[in-house]
Amino acid sequence: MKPKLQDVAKAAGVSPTTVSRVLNDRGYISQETREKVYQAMKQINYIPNDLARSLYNKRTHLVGVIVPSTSNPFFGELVSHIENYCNEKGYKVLLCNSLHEAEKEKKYWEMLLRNQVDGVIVVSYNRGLIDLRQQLPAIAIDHYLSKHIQVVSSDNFQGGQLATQALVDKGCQHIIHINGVSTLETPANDRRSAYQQVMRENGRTPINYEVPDVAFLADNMDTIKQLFQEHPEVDGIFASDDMLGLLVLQYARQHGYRVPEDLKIIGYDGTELIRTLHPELATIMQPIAQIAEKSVELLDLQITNKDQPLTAEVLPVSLWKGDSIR
Amino acid sequence: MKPKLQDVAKAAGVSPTTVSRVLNDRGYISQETREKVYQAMKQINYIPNDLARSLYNKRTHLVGVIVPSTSNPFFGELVSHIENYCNEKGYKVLLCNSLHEAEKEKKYWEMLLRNQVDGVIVVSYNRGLIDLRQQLPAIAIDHYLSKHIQVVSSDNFQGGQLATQALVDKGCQHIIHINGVSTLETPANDRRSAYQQVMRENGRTPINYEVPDVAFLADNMDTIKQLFQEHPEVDGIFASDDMLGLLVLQYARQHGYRVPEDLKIIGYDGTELIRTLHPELATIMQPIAQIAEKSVELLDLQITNKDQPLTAEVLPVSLWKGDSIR
DNA sequence: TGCACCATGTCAATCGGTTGACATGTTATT
DNA sequence: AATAACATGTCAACCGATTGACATGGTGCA
Repeated sequence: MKPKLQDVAKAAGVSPTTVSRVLNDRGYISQETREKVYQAMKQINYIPNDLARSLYNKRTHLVGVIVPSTSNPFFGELVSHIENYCNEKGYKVLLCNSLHEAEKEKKYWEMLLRNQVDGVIVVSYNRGLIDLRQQLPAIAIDHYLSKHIQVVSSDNFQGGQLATQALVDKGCQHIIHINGVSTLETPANDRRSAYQQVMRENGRTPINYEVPDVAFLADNMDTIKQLFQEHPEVDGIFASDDMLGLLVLQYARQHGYRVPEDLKIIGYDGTELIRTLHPELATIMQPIAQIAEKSVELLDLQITNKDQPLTAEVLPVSLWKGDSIR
Repeated sequence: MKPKLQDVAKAAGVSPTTVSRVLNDRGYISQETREKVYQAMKQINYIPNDLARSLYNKRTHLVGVIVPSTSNPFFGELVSHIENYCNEKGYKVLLCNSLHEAEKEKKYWEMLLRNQVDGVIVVSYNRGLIDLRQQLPAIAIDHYLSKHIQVVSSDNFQGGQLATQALVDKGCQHIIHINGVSTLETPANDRRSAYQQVMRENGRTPINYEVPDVAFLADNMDTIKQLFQEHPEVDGIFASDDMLGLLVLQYARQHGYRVPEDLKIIGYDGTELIRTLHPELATIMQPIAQIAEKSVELLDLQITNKDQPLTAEVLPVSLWKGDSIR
């Protein structure tokens, strides 16, 4: 059987209370006893049971993190940063891949509640899922979920403006925007709005393509093909994420478009991965590490300070001037 | 205060034992009572406390997953699949990004033990970290850690052979291999051994470049530059992962090498992401989903059946014939 | 000498749920 | 009418640690 606190006490020749005092650094303990206890713990290979501790303390130091999928490099990087910051602050991460499925996400929320997580960081595009009766500390990344949930995001509208304006400034006449499913309330919607606004401000007609929610990234190529067939005059494309942008680049190269001479392309997200593998792809960089840091920081504040005012944090984005828009 | 089982009992007008019986589906319960209890739970918004349950049952349904970092698309995809399969089997994932740091990994192991995880799935290149006195169910992916820990991997030696042989078959005369730090006992070592063997079998001298462990992917470019300067005759490169392969491709294009005419390149891993964004890059595909599935399956077996024999699972890899070796 | 502080122990309650033992009563079944 | 199965309740122990209340001595200092 696993050794427990009692066993440590026995091995060290002290009372269980004393062991607990050493463990939690409370009350008076002589250096001598402290060492005796640590010795005993090492000797019998004792490992405290955090379940029992948490049960009593009503504090698990667990944080639930819900994202669509770590397969997507944006979320992979985001989660990696979140986990790092959590670790720094002593939190452990329960990972949930919702795969954009509302049903799954709902089950994850319940699971997290059953597990008594201290808080949740969620990237969700399904509003109205969360039962507001429970006042669990939570941060929504990049999307407004309800007035009880604090939002951390980058400035998607600004990003959309930056991207579109960059294409306009470079002299593109026929700029088209591609984005994901618009029925989901994703931040991409703000990017699209910004695109439309900038287009109108410049006397252009916004044209929009929407890729369906596909199982395989590669299937998005169909939509791209369609775009080029229906709009051979296109000379600027703003894709709402880098993967789409790269697929466009791929298509363009295969079909004899010179980039950036014939066609300029700008993506969105600017993960380290894509920026490294494709420095030529212009993109809007989201401050991924900062989003993660801010989220963890604010969540921690919510957890430790009750009645924290819920301010919305909007972090600035920046333009990565790749060759695809030169 | 959060409602507890007692409160449900009160609300439903039954005894706590009855509620517990309903919850755990034990003993005799009439349909009527069952519904009354469920009603009460919904009404007072009751959520069972899994800490308390787990404490008594000595079963948390938690699985620790340790990987270097989900920022890397290979691990991002792997983790995503692992999490999915875990979810199917009722396990929850505690995510740990070890960042290749032995010290961090050690702390994570301890953390997982404190949290009473049912088992661990680990991608670790640091042998000898785990204290073998504790017999925790565990699976090591792609690396032998100790004789008490079951290994699931793809056939790295075969992968190395396939890759090198492909380059040889396509007529490359000067094939060079690039891989990561060899002081870490990574599976890349097997790939390198296979490369060396195939080279010798074909009467060639293996040449090896090693990229240091860098903070930024882009820094690997220095090593690549060096390789080309020292070996301008190179006409075939086997990179031990796709990101390195793509950096080589990037360098080659920038420096006027025609791929595959002047230089053939093959990578390793074959994540869905890279295969989609770079179908032209030949690579060795690891069966990521299968590795994940097998790992979860075997871990579950270890957890439920004590004294499971520990067989090593080696899954086959396959060649993705991209244009970079045509 | 007396008081404050240090060091440790005993004991029981608590966190929230689970379970076995046992009692009591109601329905079916034969 | 006897027996078995069904339905529910009471009670206490338990999972492993934490904590407050209280007791007992020792040491240092005013």
